[in-house]
Amino acid sequence: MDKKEEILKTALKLFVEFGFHATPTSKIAKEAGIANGTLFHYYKTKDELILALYAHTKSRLTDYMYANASKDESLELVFKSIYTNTIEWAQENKSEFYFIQQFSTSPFYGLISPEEITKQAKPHLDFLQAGIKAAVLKPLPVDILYTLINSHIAGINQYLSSEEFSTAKQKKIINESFQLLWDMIT
Amino acid sequence: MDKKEEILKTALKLFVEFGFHATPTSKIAKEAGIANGTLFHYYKTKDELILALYAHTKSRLTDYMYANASKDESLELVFKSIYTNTIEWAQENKSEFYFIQQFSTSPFYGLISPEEITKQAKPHLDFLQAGIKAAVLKPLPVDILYTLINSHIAGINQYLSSEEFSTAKQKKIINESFQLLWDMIT
DNA sequence: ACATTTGTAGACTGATTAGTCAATCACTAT
DNA sequence: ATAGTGATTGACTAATCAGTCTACAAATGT
Repeated sequence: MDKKEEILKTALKLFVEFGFHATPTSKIAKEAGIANGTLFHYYKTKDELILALYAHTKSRLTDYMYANASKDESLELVFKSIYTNTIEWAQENKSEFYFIQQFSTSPFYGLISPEEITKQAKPHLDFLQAGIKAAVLKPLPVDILYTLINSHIAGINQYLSSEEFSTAKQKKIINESFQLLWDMIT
Repeated sequence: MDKKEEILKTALKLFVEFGFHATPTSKIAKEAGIANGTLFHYYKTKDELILALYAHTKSRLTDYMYANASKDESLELVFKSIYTNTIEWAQENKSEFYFIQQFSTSPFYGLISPEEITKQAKPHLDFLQAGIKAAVLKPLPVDILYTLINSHIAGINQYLSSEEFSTAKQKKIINESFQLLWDMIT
């Protein structure tokens, strides 16, 4: 009966369905089964709730991305694991992934400090930098690499969400698209 | 003194800066220098205004994409022209491009009929299909191809917007990133 | 047992919002 | 001229919203 969690869950669902503008806090509270005032007890303002939801969701994704990434394997295998994990998470948590994108291309994104953004991207950039240094990845500016990979994943995810694929077919698409990406950056 | 145009221009600016939720019609009217009622004379509802703005902006982009595309040249050159045009337009019309993305990852996008979306994508898909048939592009599902290209462009654009590059440097980035994309899909 | 904090409720408020409406105004065609 | 049409205005309304407040309940520490 974690109300804080319940608020986030409900807010996510409603924001994705109706957007920030058309989701009153009263509706969130009602649908979460709590009183209006309780919501504001946990989140001082609606903006704070939105920001907390983003941070929470983003961190869930990041955690999942790096799961099972044993350091023993080759850079390609580690990279592929991150790639696969990300798309799998996005497919199994479509609302969450959609919310991240919705948030990122909204003025709310501007409320996050540049330091926070840099901090978020740091581990990914370090990983790519190591790949470049090891002469596995092309010596491109690491920011381009990062952006291209992110966009690629967003694209594949959009494609996978556009139709219903069998698990096998989905795996095949992920493998093939990974190969396209890998060939592009190595 | 085209008020309809003026409303769209102002709405775009405000939506990008504050978001749909935090941009009242009254503010749009005020900043456009017209009366409240005049806005509703041209657009029956706020939603209608938002949809009209999207259609208008998207069509401006599409027009620009295919500008100067002489049929005489090789598929690669035509494709590169479209690629370059798109990024150039996005860079010269940052707010407009951002708005398109903001709209596309918002619940408003759901208000557009599937037919309309299909219709929008049709020329692009046809072009790619021709490339596959001519054995220039890889025989991938055309939807994947389309999505990957779109995402790639979105990514490069994001990168170009993240810093200030000289025109020369920008051109270099566009050329190099085009090569990455081209190699990936051929 | 008691005191202090923390959680929960829901009625309430002041501000804001999308959209209306009745009244002019500008323009065109006859 | 005159009638008719659409453009323009801004005050107005009914509804809605984010956030407050007071009161009570549950938990926690001493």
